Amino acid sequence: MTWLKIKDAFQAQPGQTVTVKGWVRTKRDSKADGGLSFIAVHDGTCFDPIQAVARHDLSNYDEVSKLNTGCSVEITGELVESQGKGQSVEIQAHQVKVVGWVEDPDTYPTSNKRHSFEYLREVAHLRTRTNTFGAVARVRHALAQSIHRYMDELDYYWVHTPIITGSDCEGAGEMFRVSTLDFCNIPKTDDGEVDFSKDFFGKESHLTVSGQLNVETYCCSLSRVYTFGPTFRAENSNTSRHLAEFWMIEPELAFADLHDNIELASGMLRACASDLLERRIDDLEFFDLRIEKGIIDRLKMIVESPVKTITYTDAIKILESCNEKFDYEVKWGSDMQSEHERYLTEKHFKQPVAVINYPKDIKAFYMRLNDSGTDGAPADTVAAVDILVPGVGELVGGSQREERLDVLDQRIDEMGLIKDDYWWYRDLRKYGTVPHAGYGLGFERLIQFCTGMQNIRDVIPFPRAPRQAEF
RNA sequence: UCCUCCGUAGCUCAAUGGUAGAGCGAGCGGCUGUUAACCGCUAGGUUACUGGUUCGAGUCCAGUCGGAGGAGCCA
Repeated sequence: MTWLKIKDAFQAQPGQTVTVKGWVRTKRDSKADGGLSFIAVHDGTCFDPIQAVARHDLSNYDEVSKLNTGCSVEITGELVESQGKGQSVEIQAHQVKVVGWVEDPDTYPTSNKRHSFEYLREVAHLRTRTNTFGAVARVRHALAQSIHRYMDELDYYWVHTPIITGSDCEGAGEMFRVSTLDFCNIPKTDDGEVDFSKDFFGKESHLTVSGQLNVETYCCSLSRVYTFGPTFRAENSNTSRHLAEFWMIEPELAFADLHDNIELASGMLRACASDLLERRIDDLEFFDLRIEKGIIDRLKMIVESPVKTITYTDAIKILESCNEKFDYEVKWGSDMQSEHERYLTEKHFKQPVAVINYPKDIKAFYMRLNDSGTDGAPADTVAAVDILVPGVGELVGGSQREERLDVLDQRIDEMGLIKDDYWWYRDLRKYGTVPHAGYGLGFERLIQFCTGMQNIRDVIPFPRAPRQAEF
């Protein structure tokens, strides 16, 4: 006898005999008709658990009456239209097989009770049994699929850039060291430095902070590429928007400028929102009801309206002329603070905003120096873009890349970097250079944006953050 | 890393420096085609850790560890 996923059981014709397998979410007993139990069973295939009705005449009813939240069961019975409210169909159980008991119901970590997200983080191996974390897992999967599908349809190739990097020049933050040296017996050179030539790779190596420099090489030959994988930052960041290990999508497009870049990002957000509304409306309704009201309307807004683009200079003018009181000064030439970004996207525009053409001094060396007058930009700006979204802040960071070798070299010098470290990156500008652009989209921040989950540690299965590497 | 707040039952939280409490969850019983069920009873505690002040510390002080929110860094 084959068994059904619960999502398929909900779609099956009443009258047929079905088997489902899963975990008990709740059980309620009744003494009516000589005794019966209502067992809600979930298997992760959809938001709603299915209700099974077990009567007292089952041979193992004494066992059934001892079932708790968390027990695993296999239930066979007739699918019928429900007599009660709250569900369309239910299973009249002919057989309830207990597959696994809960050892001590009194201390079962995810008992049938409200739990705080902080507590559930401490039991990350069991929190997926709650409706919130089940929904997050399904939405996370759906978003990943949407991104791959969207890129594939536009003929972008997924490039698997390395996790371990020997280049010390990715320039996006503190790195985790990768080494097989014996901590208690570190080899030293004659002048007392650590001798990395004795290390596994024969040189210093780290976990990647970005696949961008690597993927640019594929861009300059395959035209349209992207990375989608984990990245690592060893910064001591303790916020609800940062992780030490997070996933990032980094598209890179050749023969393209900043506006092509924004169009791609805008389309990606639209595809994600549209797919989610179509494929995971059950989970979205839960997020809308219990996590953040209005999340469905927000996603509909993403589908309908394109991302609004403004220049950094205009953004500063808006911030200077508004009546909002900020803790930090608004000044052309300094980076916008979180409070400024939030004001722009949440209060002023009330939608995603792409801010472009930032002062060069606050941005990375590889961002293309604007020709004076581009989009009305002053000369000392670069073709960078940050896409800000309500609730999350910075979701996307990108730029048109500097394709002119002389300008690139000048920028490397200005920033006190070492040209030789970038030898292969510079080669791309020597041999058939092309205008190109790309961006990084934080996958967990996208999930936060689409679900309303406030803490980034609750949208990744096993969060890695300072002092957090359990599981 | 900085600022602020917090750490008491399985969980969420109370408790003027003077006997350790409730709700939920759990166990038992009652009631009911139930669905955040309801009613009754029962069990459940090294008050994060270390030290100090005091006749007496969950409460005050110092340190350590852990957590949350905000900031910086960024995605």
